Amino acid sequence: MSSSPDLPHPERSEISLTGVLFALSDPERLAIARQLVDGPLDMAECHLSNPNVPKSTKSHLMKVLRTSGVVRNEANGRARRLSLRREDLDAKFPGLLDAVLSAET
Amino acid sequence: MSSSPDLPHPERSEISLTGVLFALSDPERLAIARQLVDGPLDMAECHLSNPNVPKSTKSHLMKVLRTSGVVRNEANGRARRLSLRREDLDAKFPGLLDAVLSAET
DNA sequence: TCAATGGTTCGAAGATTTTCAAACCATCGA
DNA sequence: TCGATGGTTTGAAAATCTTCGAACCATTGA
Repeated sequence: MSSSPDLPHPERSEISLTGVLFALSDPERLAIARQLVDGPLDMAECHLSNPNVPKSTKSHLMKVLRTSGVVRNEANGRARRLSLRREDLDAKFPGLLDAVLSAET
Repeated sequence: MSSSPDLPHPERSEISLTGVLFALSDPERLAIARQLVDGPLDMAECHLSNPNVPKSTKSHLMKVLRTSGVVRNEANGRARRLSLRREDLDAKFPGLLDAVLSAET
């Protein structure tokens, strides 16, 4: 049965604008968020620009995205399914996610 | 004549998305940006939530906003005129500024 | 049942940010 | 010309973030 640890996620009401902006202000984290626009991905399918970074670092990047409310991280077998919290973010900060993710870097 | 030191500003082409997001990811800096939506303000008219912070700290907050390209800081007599770089930001990152500044905190 | 897989967590070291006092600088008014 | 005003810069200390190895944990396949 399931599952790997259930990680804490902020409620929608707990998501702060500055927290979201901070999470997305790192190029690597922004790139991760962008990989999720077309739907959820298992963590292993989420690639960093530097493929050599250790898994603990990658996990930490995910933690910042999760605890800020940008990404949901759910157990999926022994993998982790990552998804953008688009509904929550669109509801709280209309237009923000679209603007950030569609902006040219 | 003029004027107080001419501070460096990034060209529009040098403004990075992550830099802008970072600058706005601090509550105090975000609050400053929001005070500029209705037009330029002299620095003395820009109030921090904590009115006791020393001027050097305030100056540093302004520097982060300036060097990231969010705000323009021009000499104005012995004051400093602050303005949002709305044209540049709207051109580079359509919808971003509106989304950030109109979001509820 | 055991080993490999795909992750998280912990702790420490390093890097970056933040904060502040002090020194400095140019402008304005008297 | 001089003092007050409105700011910037510098340097150092404190706080926060990032990175990474090591230990850990649950799931899957053999």
